[in-house]
Amino acid sequence: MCRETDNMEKQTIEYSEKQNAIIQSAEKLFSQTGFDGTSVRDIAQEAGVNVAMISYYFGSKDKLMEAVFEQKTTQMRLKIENLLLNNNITHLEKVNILIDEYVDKFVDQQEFHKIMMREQILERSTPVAALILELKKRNLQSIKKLIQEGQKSGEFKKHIDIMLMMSTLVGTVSQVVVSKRFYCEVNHLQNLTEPEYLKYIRKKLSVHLKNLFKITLTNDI
Amino acid sequence: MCRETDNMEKQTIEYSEKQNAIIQSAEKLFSQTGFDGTSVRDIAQEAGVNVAMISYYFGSKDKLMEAVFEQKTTQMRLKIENLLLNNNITHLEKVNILIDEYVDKFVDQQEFHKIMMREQILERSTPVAALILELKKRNLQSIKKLIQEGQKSGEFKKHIDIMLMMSTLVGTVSQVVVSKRFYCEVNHLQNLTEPEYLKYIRKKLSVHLKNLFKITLTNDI
Amino acid sequence: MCRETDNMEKQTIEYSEKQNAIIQSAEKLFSQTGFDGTSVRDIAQEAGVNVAMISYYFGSKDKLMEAVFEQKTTQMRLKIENLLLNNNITHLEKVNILIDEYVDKFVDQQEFHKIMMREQILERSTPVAALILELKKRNLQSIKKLIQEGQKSGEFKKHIDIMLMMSTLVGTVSQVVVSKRFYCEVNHLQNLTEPEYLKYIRKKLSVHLKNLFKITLTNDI
Amino acid sequence: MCRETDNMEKQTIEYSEKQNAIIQSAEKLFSQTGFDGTSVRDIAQEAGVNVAMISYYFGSKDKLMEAVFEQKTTQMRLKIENLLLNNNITHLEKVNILIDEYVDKFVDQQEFHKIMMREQILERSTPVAALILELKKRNLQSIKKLIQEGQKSGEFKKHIDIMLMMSTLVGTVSQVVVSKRFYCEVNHLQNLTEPEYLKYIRKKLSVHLKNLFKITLTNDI
DNA sequence: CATGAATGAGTGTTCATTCAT
DNA sequence: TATGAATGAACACTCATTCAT
Repeated sequence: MCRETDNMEKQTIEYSEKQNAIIQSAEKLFSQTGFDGTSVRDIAQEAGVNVAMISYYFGSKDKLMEAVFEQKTTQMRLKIENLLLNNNITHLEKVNILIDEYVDKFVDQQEFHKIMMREQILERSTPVAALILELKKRNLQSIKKLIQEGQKSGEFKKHIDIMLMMSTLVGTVSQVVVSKRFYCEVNHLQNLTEPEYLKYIRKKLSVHLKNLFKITLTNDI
Repeated sequence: MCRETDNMEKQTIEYSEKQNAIIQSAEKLFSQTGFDGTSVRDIAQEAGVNVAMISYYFGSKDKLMEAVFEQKTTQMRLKIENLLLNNNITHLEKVNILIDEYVDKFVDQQEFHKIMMREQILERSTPVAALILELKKRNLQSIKKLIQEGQKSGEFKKHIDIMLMMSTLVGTVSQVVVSKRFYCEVNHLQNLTEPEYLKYIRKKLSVHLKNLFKITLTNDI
Repeated sequence: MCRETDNMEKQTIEYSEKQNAIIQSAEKLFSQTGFDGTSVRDIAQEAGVNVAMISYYFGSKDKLMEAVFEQKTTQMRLKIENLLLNNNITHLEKVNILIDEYVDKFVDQQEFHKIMMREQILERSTPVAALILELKKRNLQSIKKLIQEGQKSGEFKKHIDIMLMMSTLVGTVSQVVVSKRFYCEVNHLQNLTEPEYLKYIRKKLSVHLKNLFKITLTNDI
Repeated sequence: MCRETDNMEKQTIEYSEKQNAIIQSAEKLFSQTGFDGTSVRDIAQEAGVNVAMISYYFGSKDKLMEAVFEQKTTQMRLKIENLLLNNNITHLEKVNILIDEYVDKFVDQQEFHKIMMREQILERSTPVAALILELKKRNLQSIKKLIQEGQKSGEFKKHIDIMLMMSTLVGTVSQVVVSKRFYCEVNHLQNLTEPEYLKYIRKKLSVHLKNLFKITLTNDI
């Protein structure tokens, strides 16, 4: 465990305060207006730094994008891996924790996930696309292991298409997060404040997905 | 009903051959490289027309985007509505047809759906966003009606969150469509041709989602 | 002869008025401040056109440079070749005409020759460098032929290093052209107008070089 | 004469090791890619010093250029002057030594001479241009004196345009040095190593120019 | 004395759009 | 109706230089 933590901190590149401000601004603007729709001037202004600093620190706009992803994906991967590692609970409980983790991740870090979605849509073979693919592969491995252990213990059914279940998990959360305005209008939630809405949606998604997974994975009704 | 149809057909603007070529090219390129990543020159070249034609016909690049959406969303809405209208079958069978319709729609018209996803992610209040919102609202209404009829007939359970189910439906399909490369690599499907892959994924999604909906909507195991 | 002229005109690319204005301005500014020292904005201003026109017409700054060279070098090569082709005079007279041609060429087209000199100094392997090399090779061939014919006829000495003689011809003219200010100050010619100075220097160079070539090529004292 | 020497040595500024490294790197890069084509970062990297050092030590990029010239031109001037001063030989022999000196100077210090040529081409009134002009004037004076003494002694002809002869000397050597690639290709010398080529060209130039000067300056055939 | 961080001005180029024809 | 020519604004990026330390 300690070793893990050490590695984690070693892998994470240390950025200066300004560099972090740039990364954060980039993350925000890329999610709001897309990569091509965001100019380095916008990012610089948002971060309160000179335009030239972006090239100075990150080399290019593309490299900045990579830095944003490098940082985030590393964090995510490690979180999922640690999550599944050391719990003394049933496999279904682990699945439920995983679901809550994904829900929280998408809800809390909407901005980054929007960038990630858009990058996947574009299907271009960039370093960023490679990072996403790698992240998804490793996460799938972790979850596959969890499901297989549950199957061995008899807790889960055989013949589960883990990938489709993951698509349902990730897809449902993405869809709800992205359709915020639609969701609010239809369900008459326009009066909710942002935190209230987030709390509400988090709970809804959690219950919905846990139920979906339970009836899919186990034999219980 | 007749009135509805009439209105609908009135809404559909008639375009010249060149205009249609432009719309089609725009749809393709917007999905491949995004709105900002696509230049009007690219679109003009792809469509085999002069650059100035785009401003000439559609007024601006933004307006062209709207035209693309106007056309597509109208088509989609009509298809869903007609689908649910005249069938002499059980409500679950209607749901299954609906699922297949969504799967086919996303798989066959990936390009347009990618643009739509990206536009939703951006969350900007554009005419295009309004069109998407309107489409989703009307589709939701149609489906709500279907589910409620199924509940009245005792075929479906009470207390179904239709919106979350729709998010699962749309989200899962989107996710799979978008993660094509990931899906292929993990499932060792790299040797499949494009049509083979599409057929495969269509079937997988259809079975998976029908199963999900069945156990969610009905009391049957 | 007619065929030659036809070819010549076929080879020469036809440029629009604006394109020619750009080429001319580029030639001037490149010679005055160098390629790197000249911005496309400077060229555009000098030519009285929009900055974007340069990329629009020539693709890039580099390509503009190539266009300048393409045009000039073609003209030069053809002139030299035609010069040596059809004259009914002695070989020494031909050499003298050649000398005058070089002197005139360098004096009249100082600006372009300055660019050419600088490009040679840089020794970079650009398309422009290739054009210069090609021009020099073809000119050398023409002159070699002339000298060899003179040697066959007994008019010229054997064992003449044509290349060194050409270096002396070109080098001397270049040197004088480039050292204008030095030349004027030392010879107290500051009061001469530009045309007066050019006339003066042309005569001086012509006599000097013809003398040098005569005593080098022939056996006469 | 002593005073002269004293002044000269006073003029020579003493530079630190780092400063010399910068000057040397600047000389190299300016010759290879031109003044505008060379960035201070390139120079700093080549010299292994911090970028800011250049402004710190020399004030600006322009001032660095001046420093490069100040150093070199002083060295050159002194060499020529000393050369002509103390020899107990004929005037023609002195001229021959002078020719070899120029040939060696241009061949050995090609890089610096390329910068000098380029600066002359630009014709701008910079401190650097003034330094070059001053150098050329003083060298011309020295040589004028030599020729005039030769004329007095009857060794040389009357009516010699020293300046044109100097232009031929400097121009020919420059031309050959600059046209290295052309020279090698045409004379099939591509297989020669760099030192072999330099040796070859030095000899060629020496013989060619000494011959040219002999027949020009003296009455001998 | 020395330097990493930072900057504003400037680079070449591309953009969506307009306009004369 | 249709378009080649043209444009100003914006783009990502590099520059020589400055400054706090």
